[in-house]
Amino acid sequence: MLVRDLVDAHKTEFTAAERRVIPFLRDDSLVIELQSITKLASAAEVSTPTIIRLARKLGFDGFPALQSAIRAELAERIKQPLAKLEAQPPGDRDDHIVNQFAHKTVENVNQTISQLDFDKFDEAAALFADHSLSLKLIGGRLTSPVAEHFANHLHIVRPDVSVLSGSQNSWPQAILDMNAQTVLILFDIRRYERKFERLAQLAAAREARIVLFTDQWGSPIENVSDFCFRAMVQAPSSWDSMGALNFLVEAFVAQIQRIAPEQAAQRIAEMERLIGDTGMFDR
Amino acid sequence: MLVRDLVDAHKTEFTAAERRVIPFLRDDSLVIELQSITKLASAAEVSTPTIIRLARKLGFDGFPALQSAIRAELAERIKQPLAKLEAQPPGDRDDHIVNQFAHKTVENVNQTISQLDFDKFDEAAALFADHSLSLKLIGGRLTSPVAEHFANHLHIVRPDVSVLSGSQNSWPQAILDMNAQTVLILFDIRRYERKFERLAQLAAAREARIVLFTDQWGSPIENVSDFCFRAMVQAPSSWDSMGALNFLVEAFVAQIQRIAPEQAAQRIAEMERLIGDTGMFDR
DNA sequence: GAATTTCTGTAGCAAAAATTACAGTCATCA
DNA sequence: TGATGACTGTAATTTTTGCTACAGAAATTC
Repeated sequence: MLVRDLVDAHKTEFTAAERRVIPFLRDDSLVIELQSITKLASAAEVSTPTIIRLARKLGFDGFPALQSAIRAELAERIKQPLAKLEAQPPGDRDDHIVNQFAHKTVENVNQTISQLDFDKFDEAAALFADHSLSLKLIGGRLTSPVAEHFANHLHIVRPDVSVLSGSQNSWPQAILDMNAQTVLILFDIRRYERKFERLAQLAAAREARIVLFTDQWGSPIENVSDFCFRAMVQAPSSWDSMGALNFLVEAFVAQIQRIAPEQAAQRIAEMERLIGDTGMFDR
Repeated sequence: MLVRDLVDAHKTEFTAAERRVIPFLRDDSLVIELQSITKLASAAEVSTPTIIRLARKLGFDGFPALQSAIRAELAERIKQPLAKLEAQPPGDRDDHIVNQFAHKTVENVNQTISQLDFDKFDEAAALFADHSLSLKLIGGRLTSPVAEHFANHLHIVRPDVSVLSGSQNSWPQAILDMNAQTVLILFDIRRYERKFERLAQLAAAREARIVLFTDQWGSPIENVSDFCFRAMVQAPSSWDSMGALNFLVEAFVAQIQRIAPEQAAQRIAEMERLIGDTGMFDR
């Protein structure tokens, strides 16, 4: 019986700390590098006794027994004909949709970066990091989760972030409030949404800054936007992948945090305190 | 420089006893099993000082240094990332946050796949593709956009998909409607949300199937879930990246579409018709 | 064949790893 | 609100490892 199977068999018995160790037992490359219980403990961010308790739960005598069991398995697999050093369990499927999708995702990120203007990126990040500005985000049918994701994270590091509703009813008021201190962040990939074009025009007329996230083909809004970032969205399925868009958004948040680390850290700490200490929010 | 090459470079300097040790350094499967200098010594039928002298001859500080060098090489070889990021043209701001983030994102996807159980993936996809089941999704503070993204796409290819509200007010009714034909899809990364644990337990009591998407550490819900998929969420910033989670979700949708292509295609065509022809929805 | 050099293992010691016992923390339940 | 029980880390203890010093063995040279 393989250690991996032992883990599966006992998975209901693990405690929180023990669960943190599991990935290190499953990933071959990690197994090799972690020679001692001490190293494993610090890598998994638990104490050494926790690991011993886990080993016992799996039926081993102690850590060395667990370790050599894992090593023996790995050695056995590697012994097999050189054909596949890749230690995947039997039936490693190169053609599985997951693998195909992974390749495409990485390619998308690659191409997105190669098209990216780093200076514009930094400029836009500075805009997002400016607390005197008010950020308004909106996304389309497929992109609204990305917009919300961005808004979530922006809101962690800075104030005055809001998501415009997808329904047009609330737009008039929102547009009314726009001025030179407003940054409108639009996500628009194909089928580009006409209504966003109108929204962008109205916002531009009120001197709001407009930042557009779009796909490789470029939304018509590009013409009225101050910044435009294009992400590759190809996927081996009949619609588009948000992977690269998501990537861009997260990179922006990281950059914003980098611009003003102490400010962001303080805000995060305060938020943690609110969530943790007060116990007010879902605990 | 690889240990193997070091050995070749020094091969004229070895003594008889030292030569007996060499095979154990070259054979991968032997390397793995030999954890301590003592074991290696007795396997090669030499004494421990001989091994230390050999290690020094090769330029290492002592046995542990030699050992970890060999391990690092082996780990590197076994890793064999599925997809690699293209090398940026030199001098092209390698240290820019975007590039750092890209590397981490790709690593996350690779590691997520290496831990993924493809059979479980296929099984879960079949569950999602089953139109006789009702899918209910919910995500936490950071993951709710991912949940919504998944719901969006699921809804494109199949009926009966809904997102549970984040506020607990609406849960009682939702739980009441759960039965063996319900699939509850939970997104829970750390700080794991206690309320989700309770929700999962109640759902399980009503015989709903539970599919969990979590991070590398594993949410406590793992214990009550029928399927559990872990994504790596490390990012070069003070919070986590949803990149790999997003990737998993999109791969699932692609697989679902693959299971029943004509069904999905028909649904998509019909939806396109609604959006396009009627001009009823925001154009 | 004796002296010298080189090689190799034994024994003891210091350092680190593995283990145990215990105590603090946290959540749960009456 | 306080008692109970489960979980997890700290600190002390035991075991193992890695290393040094030294001495016996083998080979080489004169």
